[in-house]
Amino acid sequence: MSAWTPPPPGRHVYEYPRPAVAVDCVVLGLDTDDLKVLLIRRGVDPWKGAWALPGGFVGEREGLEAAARRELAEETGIGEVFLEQLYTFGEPDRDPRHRVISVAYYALAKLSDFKLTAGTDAAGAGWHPLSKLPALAFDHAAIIDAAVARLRGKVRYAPIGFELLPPRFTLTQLQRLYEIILERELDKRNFRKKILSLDLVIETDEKQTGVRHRAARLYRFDRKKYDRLVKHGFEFAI
Amino acid sequence: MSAWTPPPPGRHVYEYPRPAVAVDCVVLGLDTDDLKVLLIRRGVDPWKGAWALPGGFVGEREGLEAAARRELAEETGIGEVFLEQLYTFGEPDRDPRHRVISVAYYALAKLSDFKLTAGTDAAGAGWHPLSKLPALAFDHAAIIDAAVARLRGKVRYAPIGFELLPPRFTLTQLQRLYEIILERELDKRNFRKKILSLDLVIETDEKQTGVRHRAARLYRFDRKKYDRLVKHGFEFAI
DNA sequence: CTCACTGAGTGTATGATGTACACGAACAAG
DNA sequence: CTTGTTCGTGTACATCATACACTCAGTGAG
Repeated sequence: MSAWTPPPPGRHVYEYPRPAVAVDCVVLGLDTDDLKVLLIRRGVDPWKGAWALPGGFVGEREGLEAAARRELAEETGIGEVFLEQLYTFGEPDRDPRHRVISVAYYALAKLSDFKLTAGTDAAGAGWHPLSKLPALAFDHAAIIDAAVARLRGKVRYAPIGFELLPPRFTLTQLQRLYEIILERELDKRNFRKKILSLDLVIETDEKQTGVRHRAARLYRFDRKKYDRLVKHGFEFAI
Repeated sequence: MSAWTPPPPGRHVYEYPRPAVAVDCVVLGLDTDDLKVLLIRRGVDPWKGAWALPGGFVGEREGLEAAARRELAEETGIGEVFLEQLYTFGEPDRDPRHRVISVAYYALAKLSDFKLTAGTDAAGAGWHPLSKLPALAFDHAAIIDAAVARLRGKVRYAPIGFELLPPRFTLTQLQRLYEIILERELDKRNFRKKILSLDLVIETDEKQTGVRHRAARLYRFDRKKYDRLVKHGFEFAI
């Protein structure tokens, strides 16, 4: 046994090998007629120049969700979104250079809130339709698949679809949302009957503006009522 | 800047701090009339002597699920079970001594398969009913809560309940399983109607033995048929 | 002002599914 | 043979899902 050696300056020494831990965020947004995902261009190797999910390493004393929100803010300017842990990807070879375990999160954003203008930190960020994604770094394509699958599964029994819409929305917008996510058409009258019978959207006295046809009534989601009902065992289902 | 210093022998040196990454397994088993979870007694500090989930650190070139299965086998003797990733727990202070991020898995085991006999590696392991858990190390109580919630949610739209039963089971056993997991009583005739209409359990020509009343017919789950149906868009639901 | 266009908003009939409910027969044990 | 226990079964009713088409409101063009 050799005598104890002081750690080299600026370095971190452990008795056993440790993987690096990162977070990656799949931010989904609803556009007119498809879902889009927010990607950034990688500025560093490996995969320099490729599109990738926003993300980065977790700070020494930082929670995982906190790290995800920080990276989102830094790399895309997005704050205050619905964000939920998705899955942890940790195959030994997912990063060619060293072992990286990535805790993936998915977020739902109102596209309109995030016009990604050049000149900000988010200059290299862009919304890409799920149907034609560019080549992606690492296993990020698989992470996106997992996020979309989760959304599809969850949207039917949790009111998370509202996270993708502006605070005031028309029932037709809401129907389009479900049609896009579930990838099937829904009957207008049955959809409205169902939604209104749940009694979780409140009719406002506002109407759509800027449309070149009869303006539809705007509704809002009653989150308080939903929370109250859930406490008493109610289960949302579309 | 000082010149490069060689790493001390037997140590691992990184430029940035890295958390340790562990896996923890919530193994659930179905007993006569409740769910039980498999716990081990910790032999080392911190929390030496406390009950904890089986788990441990992830090897340098080992996948996460592989690590979970390895730890399960080493600490409890359990192999070949249904195992699925649950959630990753990474609050900075969940371990008092250093940062540990734990990727939790949950497993469903047939209790009968795992009589935990003293004298094996699993000597310190034991099944504990969820309703009266001992004090647990770290945030393991929260991990168990998450696993049970996941099971409760998933059992209704995925045929994972069968993982908790022996390969041949009676419909009454299956009904008890759902009653225990969902924590509500089900109507016998309606339950049988529902299950049989799904056409996923196959009547065998065997009967229960060793019971002191009329023996019930045994059924088995038709996994192949289920897989085939799922491919064509079928959705299981109880 | 009129017309054309687009999407808003609305009800009913039918089939499918969920729910409530009770008793006779099988078998084992004594 | 009696007792105790669980098995296995059907029907009536309520609820929910589905299929389906037209009138009207409002805008914009001419």
